[in-house]
Amino acid sequence: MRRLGREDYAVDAVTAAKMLVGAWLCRRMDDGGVVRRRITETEAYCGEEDTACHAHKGRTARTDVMYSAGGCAYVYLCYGMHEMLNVVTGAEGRPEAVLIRGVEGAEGPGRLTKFLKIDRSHNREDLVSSNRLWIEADGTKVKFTSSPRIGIAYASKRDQKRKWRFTICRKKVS
DNA sequence: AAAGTGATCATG
DNA sequence: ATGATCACTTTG
Repeated sequence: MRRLGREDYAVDAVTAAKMLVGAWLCRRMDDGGVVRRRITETEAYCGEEDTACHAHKGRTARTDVMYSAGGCAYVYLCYGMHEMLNVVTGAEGRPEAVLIRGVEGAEGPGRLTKFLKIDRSHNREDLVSSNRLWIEADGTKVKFTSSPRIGIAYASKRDQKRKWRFTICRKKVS
């Protein structure tokens, strides 16, 4: 098990999204116990030119964090009730991020944050140095499938078609 | 199928 | 200040 470092996050969001499928999302709970779950699904959001990306409309109070160097968390509230966890990637000044859409046992972007008690207090948390939220990788490669991103009807047709959603292949049950 | 919920951003 | 919109989940 190796904790991901700054250089691991210094890649474009699509590359990072593929790398993060099968990696371990780690959370130290308030009672001190560490919960580790394998990431099962991710989505890439790639810069101001990606009309599905929150940074599409430029840098604002909310999207500011996406412009920082890769490795920190971007957490925001959706529909007034769901906290969404993203991992910022790429170079400083380039707004890219990977939405974590599910971990084993808590599939769904709103479900995993609820399960791991991740909320907006984790916004801007540095996953490289934080002792309450980080990501680890074992050496193993996992298979995954690519498909269009979810819930982005507001984006251009072209961006809706991009297959920037990555889902781990379910282990075959013999 | 549709409600529920509140931050956020563009408009005035 | 007001209003539309939303990287969703649950319930019927």
